[in-house]
Amino acid sequence: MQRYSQQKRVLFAVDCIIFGYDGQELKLLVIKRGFEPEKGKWSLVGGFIGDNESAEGAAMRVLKDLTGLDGLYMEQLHGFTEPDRDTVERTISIAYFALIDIQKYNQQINEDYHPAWFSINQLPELIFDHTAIVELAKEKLRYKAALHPLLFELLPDKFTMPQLQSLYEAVYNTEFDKGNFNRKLLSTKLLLKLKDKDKLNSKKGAFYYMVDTNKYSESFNIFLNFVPSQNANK
Amino acid sequence: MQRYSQQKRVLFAVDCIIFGYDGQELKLLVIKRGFEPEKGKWSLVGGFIGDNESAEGAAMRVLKDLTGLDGLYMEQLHGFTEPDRDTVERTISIAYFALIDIQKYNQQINEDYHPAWFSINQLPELIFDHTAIVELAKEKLRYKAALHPLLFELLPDKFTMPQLQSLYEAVYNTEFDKGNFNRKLLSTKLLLKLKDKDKLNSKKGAFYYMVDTNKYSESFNIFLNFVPSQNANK
DNA sequence: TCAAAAGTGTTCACAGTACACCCATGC
DNA sequence: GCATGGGTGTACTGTGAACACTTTTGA
Repeated sequence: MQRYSQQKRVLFAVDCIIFGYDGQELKLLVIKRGFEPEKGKWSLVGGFIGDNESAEGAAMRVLKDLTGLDGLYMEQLHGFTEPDRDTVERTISIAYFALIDIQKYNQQINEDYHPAWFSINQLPELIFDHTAIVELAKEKLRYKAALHPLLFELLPDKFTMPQLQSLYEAVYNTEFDKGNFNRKLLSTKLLLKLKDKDKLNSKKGAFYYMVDTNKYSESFNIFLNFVPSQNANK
Repeated sequence: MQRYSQQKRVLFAVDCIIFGYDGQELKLLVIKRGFEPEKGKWSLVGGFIGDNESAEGAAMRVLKDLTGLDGLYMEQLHGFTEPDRDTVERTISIAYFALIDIQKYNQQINEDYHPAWFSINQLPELIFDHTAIVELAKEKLRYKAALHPLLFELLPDKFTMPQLQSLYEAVYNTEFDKGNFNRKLLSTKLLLKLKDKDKLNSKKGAFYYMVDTNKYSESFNIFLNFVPSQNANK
């Protein structure tokens, strides 16, 4: 191991991959970059880390700045460190992905950044290595959402089973049997059935559900069936 | 997003969490830190990143330096970025975890670092936030090994089913039924049965197996049963 | 011949799947 | 009343778990 060294200056940034769902497609929020180089091109939202904040803190700050929203679901994705990934000066970036309710977002949006939603299947060209970052984020989202109850974060507080099913179908680009889907999701005991129905999308109407936040954290691993024994260490 | 800025200097390092298995217990390789501060205390192996290398590159270099081994299983764990995690100067670290065959290691070891193996259940005090890093690495290893054929990397090229089972039992701190364990592992089609037996650990002897490297990469997700449909996007 | 560990066979319960069917409502 | 989408019932299949049983060999 080297001593504390005369390391050449390395800038340290964060980037956020922000997913949303509009009822049809999985979407990604990007902004028009406001400074050189690559000014005017599409880019992930990001920022340099402050002297007294962690990367998590910086990512939350950046997210709040753009969306106006606090307390979003967010997790560290990966650190990107190739020496030449930024064309100006060496910059490493830790990427975070976030899930937001697109409706809530639309009420709070910060237009200064010229943000736009793109379908995950039709992304524009992004600067630097951001396209690769987004690819990794898509993979991780699919991976993780198959094992944990995550996708709720993309929906409004109240949602119907058909809505939830459409979301899963969009994320996995496949179709599910509604009966089996219902039972599987209900078997998690994570959903609270409400009294009222959404009547917009069908004549019969579909009951609203909401996530039982009491059970949410303790059931985060509920989709898992890892190791046979109960006393497996999670 | 800020402009390219006069960010205060941030050092950029990597740390490696190196797991091994001695036939009994899961072990962690640590070194005696060779410079101030905290000189002489136990620490993860690490190093500062070079001007022209990525974090992956730095981690591989550090691993090679210590173990003499190339091509180890290694993956990025997490970036640790708390402003005060290093007491001297702000240093962010991207942690990598690696799996090595403890026998191969013992032939190549670089004693300059004063390395030592500790049982994962009886770790000494580590510098800075390294204890927390190791905790996260343990969790991730358990998580990932439950879903992917990973733990083979901790064994010699030739191993027996009972050895493999013991390894899983050590990692998950539980016991498995040997019949079910055998069938489950064989059902992956990932193992090649060899003609010779290990006669050291039993009278009857246990057949050696080795990983079918042709199938290994394509079957990396074989433990998964994510999404019902075949056309689910992985 | 007996003990010890490797390895196989068998049963059972249950979860996942496919698909038929019933329900509520607007037109 | 009928088309539409929501929701339930059910039969079938395969997997995982438990555990009894057979095999091999050294002492």
